[in-house]
Amino acid sequence: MRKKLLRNFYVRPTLKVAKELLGKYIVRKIGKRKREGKIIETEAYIGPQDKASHAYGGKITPRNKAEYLIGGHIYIYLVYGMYWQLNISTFKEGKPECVLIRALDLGRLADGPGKVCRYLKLNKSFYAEDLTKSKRIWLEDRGEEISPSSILATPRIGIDYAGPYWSRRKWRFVLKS
DNA sequence: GTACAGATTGAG
DNA sequence: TCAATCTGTACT
Repeated sequence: MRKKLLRNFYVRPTLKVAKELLGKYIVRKIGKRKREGKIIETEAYIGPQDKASHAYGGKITPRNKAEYLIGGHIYIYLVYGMYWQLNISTFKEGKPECVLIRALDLGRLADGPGKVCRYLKLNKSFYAEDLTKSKRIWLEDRGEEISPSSILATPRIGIDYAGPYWSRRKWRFVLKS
């Protein structure tokens, strides 16, 4: 069973999408070759109230504007001057909510958000790409059942600057192996 | 215009 | 433990 994820999957509350992305496959077509992997770690960012979000306070910049797109678009940006971070916009148009893809089930090849993008060869050219329409990247449901008991919820990584309230929200989701 | 820190990673 | 190095923001 291979079913491409469509708009109705992404246009839902972000925490729900972040959890359900676990166990889904991301497929990246590079020429005639494909690179793909199962998503095993995600994080939810829910602006404008979320102090850890780039859209905190309703802020809009050239970098973060893709966060405001309707669910199913790619929000990709560079951190620390060298690592791309793959996010998927969620919920409705105008709502700056997204899910960060932190790891794929590929061992050390993709065990961090920067490495996911390096493996999938993603960069600024994918900015605002529509995952429901793109011919070079999309997500698939391959019928793998994920039980709630196999999902671990933990605080998000690397956002201590957002203060204890937001950095302690358990909005990071990991698929137990 | 300058200064500074960040949703990270890999080397020492 | 620390440096790499682009982008946005808060200053002068």
